[in-house]
Formats: sequence, C-alpha cells, structure tokens
Amino acid sequence: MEQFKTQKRKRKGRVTMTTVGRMAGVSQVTVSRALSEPDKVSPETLKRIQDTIEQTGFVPNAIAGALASQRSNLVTALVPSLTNIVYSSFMKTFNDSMKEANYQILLSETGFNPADEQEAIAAHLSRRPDAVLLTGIHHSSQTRRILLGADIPVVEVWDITDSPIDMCVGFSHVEAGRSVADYVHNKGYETAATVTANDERAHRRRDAFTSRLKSIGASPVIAHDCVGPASIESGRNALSDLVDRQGFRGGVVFCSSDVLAHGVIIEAQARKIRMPDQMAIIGFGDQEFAAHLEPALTTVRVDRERLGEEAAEAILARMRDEPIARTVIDIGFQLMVRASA
Amino acid sequence: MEQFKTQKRKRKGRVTMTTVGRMAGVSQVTVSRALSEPDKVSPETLKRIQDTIEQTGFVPNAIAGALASQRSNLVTALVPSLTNIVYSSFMKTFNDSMKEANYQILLSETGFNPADEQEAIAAHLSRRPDAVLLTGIHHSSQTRRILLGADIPVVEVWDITDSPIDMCVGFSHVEAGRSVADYVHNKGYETAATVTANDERAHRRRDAFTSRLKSIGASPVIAHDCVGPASIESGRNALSDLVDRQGFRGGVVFCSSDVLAHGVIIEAQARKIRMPDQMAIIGFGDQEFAAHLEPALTTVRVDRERLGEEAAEAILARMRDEPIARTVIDIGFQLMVRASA
DNA sequence: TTGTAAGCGTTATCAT
DNA sequence: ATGATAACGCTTACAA
Repeated sequence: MEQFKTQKRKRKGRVTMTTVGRMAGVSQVTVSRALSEPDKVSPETLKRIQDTIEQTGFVPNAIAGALASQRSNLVTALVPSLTNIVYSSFMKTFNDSMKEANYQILLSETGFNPADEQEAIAAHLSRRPDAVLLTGIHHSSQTRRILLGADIPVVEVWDITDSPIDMCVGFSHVEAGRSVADYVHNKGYETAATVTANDERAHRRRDAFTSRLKSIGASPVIAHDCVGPASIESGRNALSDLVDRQGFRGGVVFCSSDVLAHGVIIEAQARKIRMPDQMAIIGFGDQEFAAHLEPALTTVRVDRERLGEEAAEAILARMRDEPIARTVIDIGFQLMVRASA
Repeated sequence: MEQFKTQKRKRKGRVTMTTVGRMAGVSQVTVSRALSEPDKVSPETLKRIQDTIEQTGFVPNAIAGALASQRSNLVTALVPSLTNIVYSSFMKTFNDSMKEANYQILLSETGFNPADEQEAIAAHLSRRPDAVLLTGIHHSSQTRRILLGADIPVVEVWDITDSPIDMCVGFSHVEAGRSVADYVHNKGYETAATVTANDERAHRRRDAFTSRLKSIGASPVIAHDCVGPASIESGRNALSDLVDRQGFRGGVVFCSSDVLAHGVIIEAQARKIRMPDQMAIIGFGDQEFAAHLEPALTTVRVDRERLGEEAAEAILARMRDEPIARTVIDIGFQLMVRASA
C-alpha cells in the first residue's frame, strides 16, 4: 500500500505543549495552564488535555520552563566524597527534605584543592540552581564572589563559622577534639595516641585533642596519620605502626572516624590486646555499627540526619522570604560513652 | 511603543553574554563563540572578552544553552539507595567517567515501588538528560515507553537481562546464588542458613542458593529475612534468631551482604562460636573491609568500579554514534575464598 | 475560560 | 572575523 507522510515533522517528532495543544484543540498556553493551574481550565478541556498527554507520553520540558520562569527547581550540592557515609547520610535527609518541596539535587564531589572547587561551583551555577549547599567553610575569595553574585541561598555545612557566605549548619571540630581530650583526661588515661585520616577537618580535631592534652599537662600524644581515606585496613595498619614502630604500649587511641576505630579494634583483638583496660578506643561519627561492635565503641555523635534537615529548612525558609532567625546553626555533638573507652 | 518596552519587567542586573558583549564592544554571538570556539575569534577580541568575563564574574547560562542546542550535558541516574556503598561505589566511577566527558550527573533515589520509579523517571526526563542510568531491569511498561520515547541512551545496571530497554551492564544474581551453593556443597557443609536483607535482588540470590542446594539433595536451608536494610545490628540479630529460635546449630551462613556477614561474625564471636569450623560465613559484595575482618570474609566479588566505567563507556559510545559491539555486558562475579568459609 | 505576544539567554544558520 | 536573526519550548502579562 502507498504510505504518505501526512505530517511534516520538525526534529524527531518531539512532543511539546504545542503539539499536545493542537491535538486537544487548544492553544499551547492552555496546556501549560492545565499542568500548573488545573483549576483555571474548564473540566472538559482539562480532561481532553490530560488524555492527550497520557496518550502521547508527553513530558514537559523543564529546561524551557526554567528559562522562562527563571526558576530551575534545582539545588546543587558539593560534598568531599560520594562514597563516604558521613556525607551521604546528611545528603540523604537533605535530599528528602528538598524533594518534598519539589526540588531536585545535583550532586558533585569536590576535589581536595580549592581550584577544583571553584571550577565545580561555576559548573553548578551555570545550571542556575535555586540554591547551593557546600561542605565546609573554606572557600577562595573568587568562589565567594561568584556565589554572592548568583544571589541565591547558600548553606555551608559540616563545619561552623561566624562569617558564612550566607548560612551555615554544622559544629565545631575544634570543640569536638577538645571534648574528647577532656574526657580522656578525666578518665585518667596515662598515654594517648591518635589515628587520623587525610582530611582537613580530621586534622583540626586531632590538633585540638593533642594541644588540649598538652595544655593539661599530659604526656605527649603519639600520632599516626593515614595516607589515604579511612578504612578498616588503614585502621589495622595504624595500630600496627603505633605498637610495632612507635612504641605505643597501651592507653587510649583517638581515631578520626569510626571506621578507623573499627580497624584498630580488629587489630587489637588479633593481637590479643584487652580492651578497654589495656587499650581504650575512641571513634568519631557514631555510625550505625559503632554501638554493635565488641567492645561497643565510644565515639562522638553528630546528628547528620538533623544536619541535612536543618540545611534544607534553612534554604527553604530563605526561599519563602521568611525572616531568618539564625544564619548560623550549631547542631553540636555528643560524646557517646560505651565499652571501648 | 518602544518606550514602553524598555520599562518592561526590570530584573536584577544579571550578567549575560549580551552585557559582556556590550562591555567588550562586540555582539553577544561573539561572546558565545569566544567561549565555545575561541579559535574563531581574533586574539585581541578574545582577550577583551575574557577580561570582561573575569571582571564581571559572568557564568554562562547552561539552561539557555541547552534549550538552544538541544543538548543538556546532563545524565541522570536512579539508584535504590544513596547511602548504600554498593551503589555509591559504582556511581563514583560512573560519575568520574562521565565528568571526564563533560557531563554532570543528576542522581536520585528510587523508592521501592515501580510507581515511584515512574514518577522519578518522568521528573528526570523533564530535565532533558542526554542519557539515563537505571539500577535494575524491572520497569513498568509505561516507564519503558516514555524512556524509549525520549530517544536517548539508557543503560540498566547491577543486573542482567537479554532484553534491555537499550543497554545493560551487570551480572546474574541467580548464577551468583548458585555458585555459592555449589561451593558450599563441595566444601561439604552439612547444614546451611541464609541471612537476607529486604531487597529484591538479594532475594533472588537467596532463592537460587536454596533451590540449588535442594536440587543437590542437601538438607533444607534455614532462612532469616531481615525487615529493614542491611546493617551490623541486623546481622547480629539474625544470627541470634537463627541460633536461639530457629535451632541453627552450626554449618554455613550465606549472607546477602558483607555488612550482614560482618554482624554475624561479631555475634558469633560474642557467643564464642569458632569460625569457620563450628560456623562458616559467606558474604556478598567484597567490600573494602571483607578481607580485613577476623576471620577474613569469604564473599562474592563484583567489580563495581568496572561496572560504573563500563556503563559510562556504553553511554559515551552510543553518543558518539559508534557501532555498539554488545548491548549487554556481563561483568560476572568471583568467589573470594578466605578464612571464614 | 482561553488566547496572543513578548520574553528567557543561549546556539545555529546564514550573511557580510 | 563578526554580526543579524531565527529558533529552542516554555511562563508571564495582558487581552478577548
């Protein structure tokens, strides 16, 4: 049979509001309205439009929508690592809260150096997000500048400062390190060691811990700094190093993360070191497993779920043009004393 | 008339290519070219434009660019969970590979039910991504339809099928379950139990494991199914249940993830059960810690890093309009035999 | 209730 | 090498 192309197709026959409208016998605007303000469209028209949409599988073009309305319904976020549960746990609640308000999250990993961050932020801003979440408070001045120029809510998390770019939700790493030092001192541990991942904030906790102990007059702290990221393996290696090469003979070990502490515990067990009397272990983060290790891990709890929610709430409040009560929210931390120290 | 136009809708002084051009004494188009094809612009003009960009902190509007060019440089991905290392590890390499090709990733969590997925996919497609990654191979027919209608590369990962929507990178969960069963049988373990998280693919591995053992003529497998997601805690509870309530007296335990297996090991240790002779443990996933537990965990390794890379490569090849060698890539799995079983 | 028209800030296509 | 002009597919006045 002869087949005629009855339709002249521009572009692979993409379905737009215009085509939907044509099929439903209305104008493009009416289709737009049917989607965003259904009340303002007569029931019959609405029905016809909805049927056509269903039938064609039409999906509105949010890009065009964003360009026209100057709102992208996009929020971008930068985290140091996509695979680290510490960050993904607050991103999860942040994501959930924002999704509820109909925002999508564009997530990227920040490299370690500020130049990378700047590039990443520019890439994000080119998508014209309605808000931005950043992990950490140290940013280049150029970064701050273009962020301020974007004129959108910005929330910095997982650390705290008096002078945020816009808003800030986090806690003091220095205070956390000091608190652990005080606990250790009050418990009467004679000697202390640190096991620290390669992470700027972990370093700050370690330094605060060490200098607090020093100022209290305790004996010098032995330090093992891991080369890479935290892992069970590097925790085990760390204890081996402390014991075999640095002459650590017992006392307390403050680890920069629960994962490292876990590795230390496994290694100590393998070496038949009794915990906590011969060796006490303190972690950081209070991850899910911390309470369920043997011995249960003493650690510092940060409410990451709440952090994500507060960050979302801060952004949403600003978007609603609400008066902002506090632009800096300290969610604090809590020492979870368990069997290991 | 023209006087009115000028007064229309005055917005905040956003910097656009037009304003940059005005400042640099060229037209908007030339600014666009300076950014995308610098060679086609005279060195002096280029310099002037670049200076102006630097000075104004201009960030190109990718939304407008995407609308005009019909390419978003966006790829969207759907994973079951943002916090599960299993998924984040292949998303990391996928992300890295795509970023290298100048794509950004929009990531979302899929709920458990297919209706959620459909909604999520529609939301993603509205951003007009240049490609889509999905976790899993089971999708509603409407989902398949709008995905096909989008006419972009689609890759389904972490499972395998002969009839992918477009392309597929993964492995057979059924084969994995069977392999473990064969190993268990050859090792001569008399009794077996399973500890399984609430996850469709984990169920398939469990069922394949159980029915293979049955067909070989082994004694029935005792099963503990966790309510929530995998965790150390649920692993410990699982073993308690198996031993205290289901009368499991030893043999081998096949866990649906290394995390659960870890919990089982901790509980077994706490109960002074000797491993592997009294009780052998097998995990799934070969996560970083598996090799470093005591006893080191026997588990099934899936090369998640490679999976992410292959998925990216598949998408990129299709975008380059290269002939596609295989639309289904089986990356397989490998039994890592260690001390625990 | 529905439609018309003017953007939104780019890229693509031709001219010059 | 540079520019004018038309898309791109929507939203937002404003008109009917």
